[in-house]
Amino acid sequence: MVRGNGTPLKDKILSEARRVLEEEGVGALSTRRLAKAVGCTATALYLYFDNKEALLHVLMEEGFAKLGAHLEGPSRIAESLSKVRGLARAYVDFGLANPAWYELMFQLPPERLGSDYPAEKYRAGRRHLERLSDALAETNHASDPGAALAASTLLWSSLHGLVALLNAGRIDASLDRDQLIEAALQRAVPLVAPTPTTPAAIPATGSPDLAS
Amino acid sequence: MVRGNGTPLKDKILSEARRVLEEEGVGALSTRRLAKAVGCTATALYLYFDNKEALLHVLMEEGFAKLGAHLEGPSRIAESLSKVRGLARAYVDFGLANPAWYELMFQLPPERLGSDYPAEKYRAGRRHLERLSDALAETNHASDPGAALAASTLLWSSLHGLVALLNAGRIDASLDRDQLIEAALQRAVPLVAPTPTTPAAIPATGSPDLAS
DNA sequence: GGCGTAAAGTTAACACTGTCAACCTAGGCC
DNA sequence: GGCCTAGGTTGACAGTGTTAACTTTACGCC
Repeated sequence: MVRGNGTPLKDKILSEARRVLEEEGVGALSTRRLAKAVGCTATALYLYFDNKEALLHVLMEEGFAKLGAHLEGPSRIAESLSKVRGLARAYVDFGLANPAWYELMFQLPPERLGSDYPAEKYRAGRRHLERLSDALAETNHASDPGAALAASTLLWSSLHGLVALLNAGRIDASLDRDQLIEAALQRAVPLVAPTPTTPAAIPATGSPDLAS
Repeated sequence: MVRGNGTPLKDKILSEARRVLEEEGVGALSTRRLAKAVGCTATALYLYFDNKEALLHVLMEEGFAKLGAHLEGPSRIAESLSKVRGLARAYVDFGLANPAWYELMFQLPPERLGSDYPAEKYRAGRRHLERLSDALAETNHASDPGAALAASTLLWSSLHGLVALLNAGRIDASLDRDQLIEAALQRAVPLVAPTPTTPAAIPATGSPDLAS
């Protein structure tokens, strides 16, 4: 039955999936719902994807590509501080601006991600890490690459924690969001070029208090 | 119908829920399954809990209590470094040792957590933050409490990111897990007493490389 | 003793979910 | 004309959370 309305079914499914993901989050993605919205039966989905997980994998790859593009965006260049800091800032911005994509990419529990997710694509999903690592090695006078990977992983995990807790609404409301992010970057990003701060105690921001 | 076998139904449900949680993760918790395992119908669950979310809330509170107890454990005292560092270490240890509980407590997406989760309990679930904050304020010569909260939140988010990525298996396998954790603590915990490290570049650990 | 009531369950159903096996059907090709 | 395949559909299975209505048991009270 040629439903004939333009775009092929697979594309319609995917773009509907994107819409639902962005508007209602990954939890709202259901095969039957997508099928209904797109005007086909639920099983038609299996003509184009092995299963629901496979569909999620496609979206994940899209998300990683989006993130990759974002990390190369103009904002990073405009950032006059270190390259690492620009990347870190861009990463956090992406995560906060695209919470549903972020959850899909980095917060989906392994069981829902599927055991058969190819390890190669898993690594592809961490390409931002390589960027960070490269930028670190570059700035940091070529310490050995193993250490750069470790350092960038540490930086990544710190940024991830911030994004995750902020997106989940678990951060105390009395704290100013932007100042918190700024402070996190200042503390997390290895201080190579910027702010010759004393290695003093806590309040990493020069600003007196972060409480609103 | 007195099924009569000892413990009341509510307790049997809860302990079965704990078992499933620990053995198979939060995703494996289902009302019908719990009911079957416990020998009652699915609807009996609603005699003791408003809904599934309410059951999860009970477990969450249990988890927060467990975490609280763990943060006061002997390992923290034995830690000869700063109090803050001991707390941070204990937090990470708890998260890695109890991944399912950790997911339930800190990684459940808001939609599955339920919109009616009382804000008061939400704050109770962050009591570890208060501990961190207090310890920070104490060590850090009484800077204002707002800054201490901000600093401890930053520290928390950093630890959370580490735990989350490790538990999700998203950390590069070539990195040594223990060394990574150690390095994370060294970088994340505000350096007050220990290691008078220079504010140098990246490799926060003295050890040459983190790669295995 | 019999009655009322409340607690503690059950049965049956609804509306979802992901997924599979079997069927259909239109178009192209020999 | 007959066959094959791409692109679907129908119907079903097993699972999910949840509700309304019904039953059964026990207990207090007159």
